[in-house]
Amino acid sequence: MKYNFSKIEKKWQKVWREKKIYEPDLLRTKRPFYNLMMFPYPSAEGLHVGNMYAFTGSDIYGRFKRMQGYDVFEPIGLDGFGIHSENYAIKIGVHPMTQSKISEKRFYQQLKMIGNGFAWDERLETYNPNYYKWTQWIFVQMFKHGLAYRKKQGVNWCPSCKTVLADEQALNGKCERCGTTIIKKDLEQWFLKITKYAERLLQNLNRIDWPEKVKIAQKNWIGRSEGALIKFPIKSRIDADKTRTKADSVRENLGRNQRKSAFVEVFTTRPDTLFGATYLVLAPEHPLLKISNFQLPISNLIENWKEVESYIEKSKKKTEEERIMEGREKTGVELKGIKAVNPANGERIPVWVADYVLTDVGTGAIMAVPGHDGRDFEFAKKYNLEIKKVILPVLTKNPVGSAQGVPSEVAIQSECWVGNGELINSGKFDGMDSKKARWAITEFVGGKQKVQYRLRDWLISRQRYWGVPIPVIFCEACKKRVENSKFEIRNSKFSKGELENPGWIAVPEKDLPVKLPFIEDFRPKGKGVSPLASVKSFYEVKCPACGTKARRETDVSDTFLDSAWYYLGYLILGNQKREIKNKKSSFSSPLIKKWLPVNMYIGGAEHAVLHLLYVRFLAMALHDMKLLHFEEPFPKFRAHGLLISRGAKMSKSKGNVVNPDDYIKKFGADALRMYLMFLAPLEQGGDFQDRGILGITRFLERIYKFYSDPKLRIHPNPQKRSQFTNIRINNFVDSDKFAVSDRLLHKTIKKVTEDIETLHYNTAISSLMILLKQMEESESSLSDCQTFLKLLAPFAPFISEELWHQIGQKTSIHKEKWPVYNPAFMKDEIFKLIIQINGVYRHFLEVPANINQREAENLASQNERVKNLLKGQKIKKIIFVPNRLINFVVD
RNA sequence: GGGCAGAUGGCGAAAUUGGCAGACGCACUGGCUUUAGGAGCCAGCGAGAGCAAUCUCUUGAGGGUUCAAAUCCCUCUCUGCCCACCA
Repeated sequence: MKYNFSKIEKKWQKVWREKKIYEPDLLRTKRPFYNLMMFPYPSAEGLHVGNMYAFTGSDIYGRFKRMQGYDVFEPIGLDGFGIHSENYAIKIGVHPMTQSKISEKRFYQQLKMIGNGFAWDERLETYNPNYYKWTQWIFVQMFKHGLAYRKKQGVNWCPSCKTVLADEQALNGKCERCGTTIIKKDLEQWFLKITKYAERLLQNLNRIDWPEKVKIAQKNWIGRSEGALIKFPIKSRIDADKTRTKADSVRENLGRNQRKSAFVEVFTTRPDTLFGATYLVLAPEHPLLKISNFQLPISNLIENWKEVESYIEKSKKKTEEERIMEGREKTGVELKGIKAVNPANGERIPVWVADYVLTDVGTGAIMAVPGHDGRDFEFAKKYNLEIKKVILPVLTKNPVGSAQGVPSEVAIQSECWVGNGELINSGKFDGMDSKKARWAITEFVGGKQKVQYRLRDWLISRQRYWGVPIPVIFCEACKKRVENSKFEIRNSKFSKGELENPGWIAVPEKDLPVKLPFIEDFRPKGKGVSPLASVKSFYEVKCPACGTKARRETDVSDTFLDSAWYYLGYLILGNQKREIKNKKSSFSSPLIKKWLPVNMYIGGAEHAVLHLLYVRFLAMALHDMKLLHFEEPFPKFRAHGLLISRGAKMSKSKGNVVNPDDYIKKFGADALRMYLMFLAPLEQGGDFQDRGILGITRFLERIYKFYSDPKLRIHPNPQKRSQFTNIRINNFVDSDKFAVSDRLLHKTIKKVTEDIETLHYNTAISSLMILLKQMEESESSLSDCQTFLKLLAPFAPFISEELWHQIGQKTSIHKEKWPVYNPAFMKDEIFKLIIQINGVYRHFLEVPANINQREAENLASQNERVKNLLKGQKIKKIIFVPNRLINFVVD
């Protein structure tokens, strides 16, 4: 009989689906286990082998848990909204709504072939109105609780995708999607207040079981730094010398209060170097430099205003990329006519504008300490500014010592020491340790301690078509009403979000979803508005609050908002019967309580700072609204490695994308699954080289041959089968001579069990290969044969199910109990004692287990070979490691 | 520039966590089988010396700790991923 995988695989796909063996009764199950993997976005090319790699990795774990007695829920869906899908639709000239249906069909077809235990009835697609109704509902909750707000800001704009991007999607000044250079554009956009959760997002990392590298990536992204806010008063020339200038007369006309409040505040993590601050630098976008600034009419005060203004204009026009491409070559212009006062020593120091200082970092202004900061040092050298040393590196007495923070000779001699040390040239703080000095100096100059985060608020507006319409409406009448009611908020019927964003009214929950209309011309226009802005029937609405004419928001939301809650989606929709009318209660439904948080989440590490941060943020926010009972949705997460092909990441441009279909057709899903898992540990990734798949094919064919070999006396007539099986049992169960050694069998059970738990599927498979070889060479009891199939089942679900039935079983192997190893069989009676001389392997002896050192010494020294080796040598010392080795140390 | 991984035969990798380096598989070589191709079976397979038993060398480079290092420590080189003028 030949192993006809395509027939077998088709057959079981059908049976499993009909019997719904992977569809737990979500309400009634006793031991829920939510096995989640990142859902795919249905890319143009269909499922590629990298997806399959990830899915299989997750599925094996799920199947293992199912066999361990859990009711495993392994859902699947499509993340089909978003720019990626839309761009593809544009490219091939098909409407995204039409294309999504085509992709969906293709994806699900492929996903059915790969042998995963998906709960098909619960599948979801983010572009279905019944799904995005909830995406909108969540946005409305965020809005009402003041976590969504509108702000005008210079944002990342991709001229090719014609939309704004989140910080996380702007890589090296280029669009993450298409690689186009990003430009800055001032637009009013919706933001979600993720920064409010910065500290908690950081702290909670300590109590979730995630790979360290993903935690570190999030930590760095959140970027907590402790420092101080310090004010530097600004003085015009008149304060420095007595010659009156035109600027001075202007300045004198300012009121007293205004004059007092003229200062620049900087954020620094190194207030201990304050005495070394020899100039200030403002970002080009700094508010002080705005002509409209009421505090200081800067254009009148600054003598070289023209030059300054042109510098500001020039740097604003620069793209992100240009700023980076210029490398470390810093430019800047001094603001002549004004000086700042160093609050530590009263010195007047120049003020510069330079674009190496960024607006959105800290306060957008820095105190420059060229003596102890590399960037300031470089700048000061170029423009001949004063460099002052205020920290003396402390030398330890032990020059070889390389303990952390101890400077090397090289570092001390270099002109810019950025480490800690002892203060000098710092007045009364001389001699103080720089770490201590941080707070002391901050206090001395009346500064404030401040914790700062790198994390920015999440910009969710997209000026595109293929996404979730942001469910808000702008009403002029309500705007006035809100602005007037500000003083009597108590009586106001407006929510927090409506008060904070005057005129913006949330779409009432009963009106959700705001459906994305089908429009012919869905292409982005590039004028900073979505294509929906030209659809009158869409945006012309009545205000839900007051009934007057109002305008609907026409931007759609970032697709990451869709994926930030999909794990909840599987439990509240999917199976339509469960859809709950009362929206408020749905997130705290019994299903949510029962199944969440997710037990095991597997996905790509590339989402470390996008999806995985947003999802945590959203859960926390919903938790605080008392809508969820947990704040960390994924207590356990594992990242699979990257599957590469021909040494490079799979990509269309390189032409090395591998489609799994051909391989499934040629070798079967079982073979492809096992091959992918055999490459390397899941968390490491691997290089797809198809020639290796033959090894697995051979293995599967040998298994098939072994189980259908007539020598095993499995009768061809199904009715007789059990009888003959019994004969098999009687024949082999007590003939130890021929049986597979219990030791090997139980060792394999242990190995496979532990390897699946740690996702080391490659070594689990190799141990199964070893066991099969032993089985082929001896004869095995039926129960041994069953055990082997069970161990194989998570990896190769089809062939194991087929053979399970061929040896007379009636129920699915995937519902069978996972074998448990018996430690009694693991004990060795005899072991190989390694004999070393001076740590070098020389010989081995087979000796009884658990012998002590004396016995081992005796046995070893009686051995002829060992005697010879030790002849004439003086034994200095003997090292004995029980059940392992004995080492004779000689001169 | 910073962070995180990693470097082991011709290739993917394994190594009980400090104890026989190279399990398992691919590729390759020889033999058997086959009309042939494919497939299968048996044997070999890190390098060097030897008929052989056996010996020497070998885990990116160099040093150290230890009876014993792929594994721990230090210095360096290279590769991949992530972040990047973050004050």
